[in-house]
Amino acid sequence: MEEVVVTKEEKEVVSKNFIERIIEEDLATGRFDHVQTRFPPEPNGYLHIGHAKSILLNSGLANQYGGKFNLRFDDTNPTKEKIEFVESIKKDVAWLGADWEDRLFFASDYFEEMYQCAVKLIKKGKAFVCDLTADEIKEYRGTWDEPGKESPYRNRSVEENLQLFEDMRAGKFANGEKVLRAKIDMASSNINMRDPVIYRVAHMAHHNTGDKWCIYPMYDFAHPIEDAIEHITHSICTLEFEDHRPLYDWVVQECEFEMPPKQIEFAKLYLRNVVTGKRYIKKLVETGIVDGWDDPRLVSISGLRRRGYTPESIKMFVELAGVSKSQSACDMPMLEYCIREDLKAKAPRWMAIVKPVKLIVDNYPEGQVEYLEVANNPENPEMGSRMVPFAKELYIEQEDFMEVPIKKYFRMFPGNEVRLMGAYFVTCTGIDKDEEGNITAIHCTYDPETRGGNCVTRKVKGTIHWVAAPTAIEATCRLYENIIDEEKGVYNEEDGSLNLNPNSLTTLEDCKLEPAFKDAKAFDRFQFVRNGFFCVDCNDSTEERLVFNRIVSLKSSFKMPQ
RNA sequence: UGGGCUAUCGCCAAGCGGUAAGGCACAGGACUUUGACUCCUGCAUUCGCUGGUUCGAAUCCAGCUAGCCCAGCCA
Repeated sequence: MEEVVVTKEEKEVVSKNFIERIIEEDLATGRFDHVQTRFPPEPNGYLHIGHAKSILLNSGLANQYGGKFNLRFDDTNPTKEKIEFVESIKKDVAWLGADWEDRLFFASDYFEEMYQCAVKLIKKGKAFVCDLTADEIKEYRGTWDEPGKESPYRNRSVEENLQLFEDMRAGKFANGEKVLRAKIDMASSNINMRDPVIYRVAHMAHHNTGDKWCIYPMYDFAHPIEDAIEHITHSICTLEFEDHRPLYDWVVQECEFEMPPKQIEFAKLYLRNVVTGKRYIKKLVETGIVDGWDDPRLVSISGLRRRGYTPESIKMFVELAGVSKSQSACDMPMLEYCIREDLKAKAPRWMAIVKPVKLIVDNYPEGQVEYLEVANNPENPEMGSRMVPFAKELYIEQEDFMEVPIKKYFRMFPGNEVRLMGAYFVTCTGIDKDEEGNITAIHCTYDPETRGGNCVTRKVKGTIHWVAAPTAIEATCRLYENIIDEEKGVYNEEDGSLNLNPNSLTTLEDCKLEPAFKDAKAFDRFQFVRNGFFCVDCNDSTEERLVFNRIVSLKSSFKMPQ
């Protein structure tokens, strides 16, 4: 018998996530004849990395199965929503590459259909107008281990319910005076099924419908209808809605939609030690610790964009994290791996010195400036090269010099020879100090034979970065650290206290940049984010990402002792 | 306390009755004009626990245990 050999690669390709399995089965059994997905955010805040998973998952699945993807704003509660958020969400979704084409929808555009669905339920005896107060409804609802009690208004006649519901719409009742409830089962072990409220009165202008409505449908009633109207096949949402699925199914069934959509739940994507809570971020914004929802230290989509993350890197991260139903949180290094992976071949790598110390090449001619050709990206020759000026006086990173080297240190120290990247081999000959003993300059000699950093006769262990002093661009950069939420108590939800030391988050550094930086589109907003690998404050239109060479080496296996 | 869901390496995650993929992280080594990158090597005799069925169980059954979600006129 012949053995069937399955290679590792083949095995990997075969692997599908549970949602793909469901979709394929639905297609195979004829449950659906197409695939239609959607991303349905409520416009009540900014999108963060967690939303990216939902966006990319939904649009990716549609793409994968030849279906369509819709962007729909689930704007059924005007008390929380703002037009400002719909704009930022549209921008972020588009930036991530999820294409809704001409299918941009608003749940509020379906208010009339929803109203008709409610009327239908009333006519079927499946819904009733209830006069109980919010507190009473809560009381009647029962608890986890005791069944609820039926509302005294539960058995109103269809005619009365129809009239009352019409009056609700006509604005004859004040907020909270009456609600429309689905008539299901007050004894259900699933509390969502205990005659849930499906319409409430809210006399408030809506960002899309203005004053046209004063009654608004609840999520549990509206969402399935929105999906059904758009012929959504797979309504993919997060785990906390699992308990709502029976109600979702009840609504599409009682409203008699054909080919009703199917709700599928997956686990949210969390990142460890980062802050995503709206209240926490709001606090950071209010206290001025961050300069907005798009601060590069945040993991909002706009923050990541400004920090230099690419849509491709976020997509890679989401795919790497996978889709499952187990609650999980990924480590930040996984996200960082993705941006390094994406940028390493497509971003130019220029030299910059963040904490400069002067390096004087004693045997280099005074006043001479020569231009050396340096590859923009050694891993990608297509990125070309640039001419970098070299002179007698240079700046190097303070960290690249040790007066008394620790063991296995192979950067610059007295007597040691290192390579200035793309330039020459230099040997450290001495240092200048001020009265207080601080190093003011380092002296060295260069070997003209090693121009371009090439030498066949000997090798050096260390290669360091440099910037020529006469042509250096002086800049003050902001060095950012991730805002982490490592220990409990950094933000106390209860009393709202925030125990962050602002100084630990951002530092201002006097940096020296090579002239190439003048060409950077984002130069006017120049900032560095230390954690990771790249470091430009990319504004929204910046397609270009720069890799700051020094940051590359910060991702180093070499650990400086204490 | 009732219901729903989940449990495979430090972190994600495949696996779907035939004898534990892969990635991140980490640790060694090679290479190197970025201590990066790249390349090798190592990293679960075991799948929350306990029993059962079976020639064979992470996969099936039973019983436990732990974690997450649910009692908005929020989504």
